[in-house]
Amino acid sequence: MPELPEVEIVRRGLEAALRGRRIVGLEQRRADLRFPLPEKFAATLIGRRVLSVWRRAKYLLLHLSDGQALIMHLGMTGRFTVAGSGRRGDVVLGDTDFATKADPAHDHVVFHLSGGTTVTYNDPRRFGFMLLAEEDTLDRHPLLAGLGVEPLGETFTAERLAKRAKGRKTDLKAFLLDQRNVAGLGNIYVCEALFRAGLAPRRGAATIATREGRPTARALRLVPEIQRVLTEAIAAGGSTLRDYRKADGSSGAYQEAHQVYDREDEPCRRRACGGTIRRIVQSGRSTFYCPRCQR
DNA sequence: AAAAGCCCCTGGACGC
DNA sequence: TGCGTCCAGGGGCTTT
Repeated sequence: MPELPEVEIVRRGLEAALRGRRIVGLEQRRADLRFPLPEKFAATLIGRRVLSVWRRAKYLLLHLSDGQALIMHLGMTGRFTVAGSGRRGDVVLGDTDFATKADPAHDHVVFHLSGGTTVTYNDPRRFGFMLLAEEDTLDRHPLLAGLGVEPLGETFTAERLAKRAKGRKTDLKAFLLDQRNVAGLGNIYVCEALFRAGLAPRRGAATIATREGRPTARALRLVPEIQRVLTEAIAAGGSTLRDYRKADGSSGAYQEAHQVYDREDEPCRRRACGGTIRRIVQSGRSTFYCPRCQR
């Protein structure tokens, strides 16, 4: 599933394809994705212009003319394909499989834009969703209001994270995965950031918390590693595991830089470590880590 | 309030 | 080849 870097790359691709264009038609091929599609979905969207495409955590936010916003989430397997006018081939944004072509049976929503561009949303598992909201109520939207700090924003600091971790009874891994604490991290990048920071995933979240009003050395180490892993992933075009491809349709390359994720029983890549990557399950999800490097 | 399960859904990988 | 089992990048919702 797409995490922050992948969603950000989708955002950029959508903005390039949609910005300034008008939605002139919309095909809704089923009543629901994860949630029922909004009533009057097509009627609300048709005729509006796309002013910009934003991202908050793993959500995509289309700002439309006349104060309307479209909230979208890719879930695990959502992807967009951009086709049309002046392009040599289709541009695939987000979750694709290694097969270039998505199964058209899972093409759920098709946007027709002015200028002849078509944007098709495909999502086999249908964990993704689309919702409408008034632009000026977005901050208060129930799905967005509780989200934590953007890890690539200036307000993401060791002080803030350490304060947030104070008194928590949960594992550090689960704490970082919780979107209310840090918005946009997923299973891959949490594992990768913890490895880079040398922190064991099972250690208690409170062990990075503020002590005597100051963030611990662990928090000071962790925050820049989170930022670095996300920034590098965006620069590399996101991770490709089963089904993610970057904007030009080629595979993202970041999985080649994974130090731990999906590397169970393989040697630790840190020089002179000699350890073996382990897989454990935390709150029902796989965690990969190096027991030697991460304490 | 916070933490831990459960569930939504399809498809790919693997073992037999 | 076919079938059963397990697993998957998310997150909302319910229960403890």
